Amino acid sequence: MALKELNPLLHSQLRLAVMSLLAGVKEADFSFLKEETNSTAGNLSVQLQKLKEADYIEIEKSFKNNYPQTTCKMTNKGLSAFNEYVENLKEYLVPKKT
Amino acid sequence: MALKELNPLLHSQLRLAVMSLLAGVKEADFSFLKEETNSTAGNLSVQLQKLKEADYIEIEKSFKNNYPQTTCKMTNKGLSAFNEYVENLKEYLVPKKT
DNA sequence: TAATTTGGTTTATAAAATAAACTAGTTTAC
DNA sequence: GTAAACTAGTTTATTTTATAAACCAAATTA
Repeated sequence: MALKELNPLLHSQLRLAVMSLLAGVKEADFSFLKEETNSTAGNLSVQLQKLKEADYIEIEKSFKNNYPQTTCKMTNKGLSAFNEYVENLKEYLVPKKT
Repeated sequence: MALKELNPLLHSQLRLAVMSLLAGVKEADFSFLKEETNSTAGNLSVQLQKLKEADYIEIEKSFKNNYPQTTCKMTNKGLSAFNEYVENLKEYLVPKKT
């Protein structure tokens, strides 16, 4: 069996990290994701929008202690895509003897 | 422990596939890699050069049945990088409960 | 000898990641 | 009360990467 395609939306270090984090916590705000991923705000902002456009995450905006707060959570669609990505990727990680 | 950086040279579907294949067979020619990865010749050629520049693979050129033949094999450096990449990536694939 | 095929490389274009600059408002220090 | 610094982002521009298209050289086939 040949190697499967890797979902390009998930095959990105930052987006994958975000999805991995959200898979664990089910809800996280922008600052948390920024710290955990060591990303810049600009990059994170862009990548979150892409995940949202794909309906892999939901983004809610509110205010907390007078400051704007952006909260993200993974959708069922996102979880499915993440799980499928992981399964496909595993094929790449364990070399096949031929 | 925060998520580790993923070696950008390996975090590419095609280059990762090539490395994965080479880790299994230790030597493979251009056509084999092209078929197994479903890549175009142009893309494969470019990515092999990048892996070579990083000393992750060696490229030998010869002739077989009158046709040019390009044979690739992974270096020790390449294998180390591949193994490290795999270890780092695993952190992304299993969500952490927090 | 004129296509067609093998086995690629090089160059050009499209897409993606990243960084820099900007927006909007808040808090702190004078 | 106002200037400086900070929070929490977004937008735009630049760089990098991936991909596709075009090309090359030789071999084979018709």
